[in-house]
Amino acid sequence: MSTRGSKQAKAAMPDRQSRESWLQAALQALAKGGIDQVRVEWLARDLGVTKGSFYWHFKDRDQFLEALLDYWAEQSTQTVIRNRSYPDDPPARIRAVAEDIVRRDLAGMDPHIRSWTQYDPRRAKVVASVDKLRFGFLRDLFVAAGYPADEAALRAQCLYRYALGEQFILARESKAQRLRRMHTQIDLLLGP
Amino acid sequence: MSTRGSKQAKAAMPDRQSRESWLQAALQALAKGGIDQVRVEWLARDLGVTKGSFYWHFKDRDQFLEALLDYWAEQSTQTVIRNRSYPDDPPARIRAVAEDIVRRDLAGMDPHIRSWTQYDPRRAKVVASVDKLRFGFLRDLFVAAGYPADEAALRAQCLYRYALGEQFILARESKAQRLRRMHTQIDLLLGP
DNA sequence: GCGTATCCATACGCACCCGTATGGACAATA
DNA sequence: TATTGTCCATACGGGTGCGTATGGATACGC
Repeated sequence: MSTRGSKQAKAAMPDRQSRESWLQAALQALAKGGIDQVRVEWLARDLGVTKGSFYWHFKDRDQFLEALLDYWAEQSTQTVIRNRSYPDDPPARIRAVAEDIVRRDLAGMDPHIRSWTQYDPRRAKVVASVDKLRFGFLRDLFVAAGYPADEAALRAQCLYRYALGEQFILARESKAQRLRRMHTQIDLLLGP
Repeated sequence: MSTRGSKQAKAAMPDRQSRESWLQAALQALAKGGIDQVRVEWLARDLGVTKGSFYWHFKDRDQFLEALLDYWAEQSTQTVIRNRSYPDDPPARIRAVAEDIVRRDLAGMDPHIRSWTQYDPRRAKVVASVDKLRFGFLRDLFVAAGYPADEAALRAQCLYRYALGEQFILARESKAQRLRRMHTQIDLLLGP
């Protein structure tokens, strides 16, 4: 973005990139087709620059991917933290958070992230910490709703797994349908 | 496997491969690290042969990957069909099927499959058909358990999403814990 | 205006993997 | 033994993406 200038216009500043703009582009590429779509030269083309920029900002592709995973973790954490400002009574907050998960911008990212990191212990650790944080947030909501600790944990894990699985269903379904079913799920979890 | 002979032993038959042995090896590689681990020459090394074999059995890598997806779909379908022989009353069958999903050999494959196929319409169609079949099976069980059609569908979708999400959690959890929580989930779905 | 720092373009070598071309090893049949 | 069919080894060409080396361009301090 910024002042998108043509390559040889006398205008000004032909698009300088930052570390974050590279990471952002990589995240988009990752969301579009998995980790093997994250190629240095492809990102460069997307950004309208050359590899020269990349190798100035980053040591190599490995280090870049490491930074990318951290970047994703941070974004995902941000989403949760943003939800921390949701008010109202606990059941309503649970619904709001769940809806946010369905609607969120990072939708569809999880399959790629988990396919990528599943069998790399170091990377899996990062994903696990994100899971832990998001789950902990849900669990606290159930605790606030009046369930004892272990009951709250169980129900939170149910909901979290449901929300995760939701992203992997490729069925042509409207968001309204998804939300309705998720509400059904939540009603069950808030029941007995 | 078969008679694993050294390259120049006078023994016999230095490991002839079939289409299926290639597909099987590819499935293992896919489960281990995603679709970009499925490389012709790597599989050849795993099988103890050279590319020559591959290009005799398959036209090229694309056609092979297509066959691989079909192969996976067939395997996944087999799992469901095998479950069709589960007897007893519907609730017990639901539990048995769910346990089978947790224990099954194809565990951990779904993230890679879905990361790979998500944005390729033709391939996504194959995955969607597998989802449809597995979901249909679950739904029928809920119908058999006495729920009206739409209620059964909702509950089956809840359970299916839960089971899917379960595979993506990297937490160090014992199978006993997973099963216990899944039973909790099922008890909720079999409730009101 | 000169030096310095920041950021990128260009060009190159290199490794890897795909696909093909060609011939050889082995089995089965006659 | 000759023949045919099946399956694989070897060698090669070519494309693609990674990393490096080097210099150019712009902004900023003085």
